[in-house]
Amino acid sequence: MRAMAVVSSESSVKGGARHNAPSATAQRYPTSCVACNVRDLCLPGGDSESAADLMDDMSYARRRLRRGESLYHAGTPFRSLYVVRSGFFKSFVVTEDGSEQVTGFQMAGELIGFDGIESDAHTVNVRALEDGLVCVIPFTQLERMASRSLGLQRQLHRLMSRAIVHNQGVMMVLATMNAEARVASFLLDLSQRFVARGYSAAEFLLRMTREEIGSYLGLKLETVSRVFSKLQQSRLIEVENKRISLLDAPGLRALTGGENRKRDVSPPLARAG
Amino acid sequence: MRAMAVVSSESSVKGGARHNAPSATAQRYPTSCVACNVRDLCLPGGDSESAADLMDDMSYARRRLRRGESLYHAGTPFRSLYVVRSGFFKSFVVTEDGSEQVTGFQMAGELIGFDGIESDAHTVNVRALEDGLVCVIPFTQLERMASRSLGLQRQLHRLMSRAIVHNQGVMMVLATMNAEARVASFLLDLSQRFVARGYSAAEFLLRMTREEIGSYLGLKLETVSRVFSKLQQSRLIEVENKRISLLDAPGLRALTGGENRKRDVSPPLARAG
DNA sequence: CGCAGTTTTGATTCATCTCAATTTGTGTGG
DNA sequence: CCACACAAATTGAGATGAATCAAAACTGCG
Repeated sequence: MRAMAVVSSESSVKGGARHNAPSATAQRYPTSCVACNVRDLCLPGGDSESAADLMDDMSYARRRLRRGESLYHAGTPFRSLYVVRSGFFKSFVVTEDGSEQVTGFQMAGELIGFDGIESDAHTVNVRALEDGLVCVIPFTQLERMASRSLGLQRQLHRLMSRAIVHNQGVMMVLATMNAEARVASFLLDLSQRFVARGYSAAEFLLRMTREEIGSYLGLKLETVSRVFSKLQQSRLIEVENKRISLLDAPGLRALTGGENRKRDVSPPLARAG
Repeated sequence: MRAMAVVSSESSVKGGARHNAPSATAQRYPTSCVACNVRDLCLPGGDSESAADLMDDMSYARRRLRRGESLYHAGTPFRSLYVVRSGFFKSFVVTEDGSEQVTGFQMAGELIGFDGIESDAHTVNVRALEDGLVCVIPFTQLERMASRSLGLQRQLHRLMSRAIVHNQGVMMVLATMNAEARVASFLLDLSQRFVARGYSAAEFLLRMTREEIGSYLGLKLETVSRVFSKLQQSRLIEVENKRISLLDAPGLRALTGGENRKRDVSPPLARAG
């Protein structure tokens, strides 16, 4: 029942490292998990053909979003997970006083929607920061398939675990690092995720504003801007508005770890736990 | 195959709200999920008898830990999830400079181990803050059972989702709140979790040190202590070393929300998203 | 081409960290 | 049971990194 790989003009994600270009405007919908270019990062996984076949049997829908459009809101009944095919998203909650608090950024291949499973309703809002496309995966259907394929079930659990581990990493960043280190690890995290998608590790576009970065990192936008300037002066990065070049990734890494913990320098004799 | 509810002296968790007493020293191992007193919060869930039956069929092991003992370390191969039967645990990572960063506290009925699924190895350390008992749930076995029971599978997903949502909540706390608000929401979170277990919402013992609280909240222990003192002066709580009484929970709640965001007071006209 | 949103940069303020001293609590051995 | 040592908690005084307030420069869009 599953469609064979009809050629799509969706910009290929695999292949040589390139600058991440704005998403093409003239795209056809992708066709099959088997042929999907973000499949390795998605639910079917890279290893097993059968999981991809199974997913295709679901014949799930795609949904196209324009920049600024919402995928769902806090309170929206939970029915589906979403896989980002293309585009860039942010998740956020709106506090009582009406201000947005960014909880994450999502790019191609990443799953969105885990926040809704527990209470059958989403707890965060998700909005497209640029035009994009998502695969819609009805959750009960997914669970039925997962019970038929241990591989698919495991992949789902891996991805949820990854979300947990990633969030723990963010908690660490927020709890232990000063402004400079937070921004540095943010840039390294983005870089790493771009690499995993075949983009350049050293050069990319920030799809979000300084304010959104600051919100995510628990900093004010002015502070983010200042840190960018300082990192540039230290020749660690090059900033030109939304364009970022990492000139010295090891240098950035050093900022996040050895030093620049919240102004509490290492004890005389570090010992492993 | 499953054992019937042999009476255990494990202190009953359900029932009237009581002060959370130190865990009894003379306990027998619990016997069956069907009869378990933390079952509602655990994998079998409260609703379905069948899930509890299934879990019992697993005849999983229990493991007793003394205060200070480790359940697992970062790097330990991932094989099982653990359900806290009794006791109080902390999870933490050890940074390169040898200092501990607390990532969470776990109490009865809560699952531990999700951090290990993604990479087949645990990423955090877990240690008992008091004597305790955990159920050991071999993960591949659990997955096999989950594929036979959609209810069990869903409950597993709910619990993972809950972990994700809870961590997002912590991220929010760290990113947006000042010291006072962080401590207040920490106390309210603990209180709520104690209530869910049948303990008193208003009075409980802190099983962790000020330093561990501070680590978790991204504060120094002195700051935690100062906030405790201040909240006490404001008649919101009463502190006597490890013993905490919440005198005015709504007052605490008010601290976490309406005000006391990181010194950025609400905009003129708050509007809902 | 102008206007709104975004970003940068500067001057000042303030919350939290740091350093330090003291008190209190806890477990151990005589 | 007491004394001792050590860990944990409290409190104060001063230092500092990030927030705040403010203004100017830049970007992009209609």
